[in-house]
Amino acid sequence: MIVSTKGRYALRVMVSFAQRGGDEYIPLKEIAEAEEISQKYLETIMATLSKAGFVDAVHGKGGGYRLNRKPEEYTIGSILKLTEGSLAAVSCTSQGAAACSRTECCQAKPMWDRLDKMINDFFEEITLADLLKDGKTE
Amino acid sequence: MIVSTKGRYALRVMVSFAQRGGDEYIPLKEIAEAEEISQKYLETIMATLSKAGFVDAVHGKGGGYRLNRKPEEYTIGSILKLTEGSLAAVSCTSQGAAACSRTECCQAKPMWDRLDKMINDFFEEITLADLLKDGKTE
DNA sequence: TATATTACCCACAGACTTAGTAGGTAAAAC
DNA sequence: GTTTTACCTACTAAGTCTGTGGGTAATATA
Repeated sequence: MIVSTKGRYALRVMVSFAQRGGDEYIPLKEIAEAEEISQKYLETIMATLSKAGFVDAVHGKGGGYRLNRKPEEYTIGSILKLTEGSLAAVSCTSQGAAACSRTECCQAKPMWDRLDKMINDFFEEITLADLLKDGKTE
Repeated sequence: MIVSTKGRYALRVMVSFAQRGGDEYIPLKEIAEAEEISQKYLETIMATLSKAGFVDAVHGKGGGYRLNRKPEEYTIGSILKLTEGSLAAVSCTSQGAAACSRTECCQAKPMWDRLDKMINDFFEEITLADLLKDGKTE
């Protein structure tokens, strides 16, 4: 499996923000309930999104989180890379040459590289806005 | 990560068999040494390949393992699916609808399905024979 | 028959990752 | 100064990954 719960939750939450639209801040508690995600777990995910500048956050009453760009300006790839750390399909390709001492003679390396590129391109070509559409048309 | 050490070892070993060609049986010990893979660990991998009929195995002196088809008749997909169990990128898509109760309203589901199909097609279109070529041309 | 060589089988184990939980502190609004 | 919110650190239970240990069964050879 390449995408864990953490990444999928992050996506769902971002989609949820995009669907609501508007400039209001939405408290974490509300999102967690709407999406049926553990509030505590979601905290760590929102912290990641917030630190990376994917969402704005304000404290106190009336505060919460909101998107700071238009949905079409978030690629799925950027969200998943942030929350998953990497989208590499095999460890050989994810941390440079160090992870595998056989890179020089490995028959499969070109294949893994092509796969990584394919997956990367796939996610970079889809934006939050596309996901909103997907749900409606199917 | 989608492909673990187990699947990559299986691929390397199958490539190794294909490279040697010929009809002789090659003992596990020899393959393990040539590929620098733990002999014990490789045992479990070869057992999987043997049980699924991907290789022939004979006991005793002069015995070992060998391919029972031509390299172009093994798709990478079939080898990886066997050793990894599944190539699903997310758990939602791997075990039917049961894994995710939100399939009905999940905006991302069509995307995951497309990704799964893309990865599946990718691996089904490559055979062991292609990997042999890859190594030479690069 | 005895011995060496090989595959095959079952159980265990340490390290790591995943998916959370617990319990607080800091900032902002009212 | 109280409530509401984000933010922070540490812990944990369960599962997976990558093996290891200790055998048994089959086959060839002397």
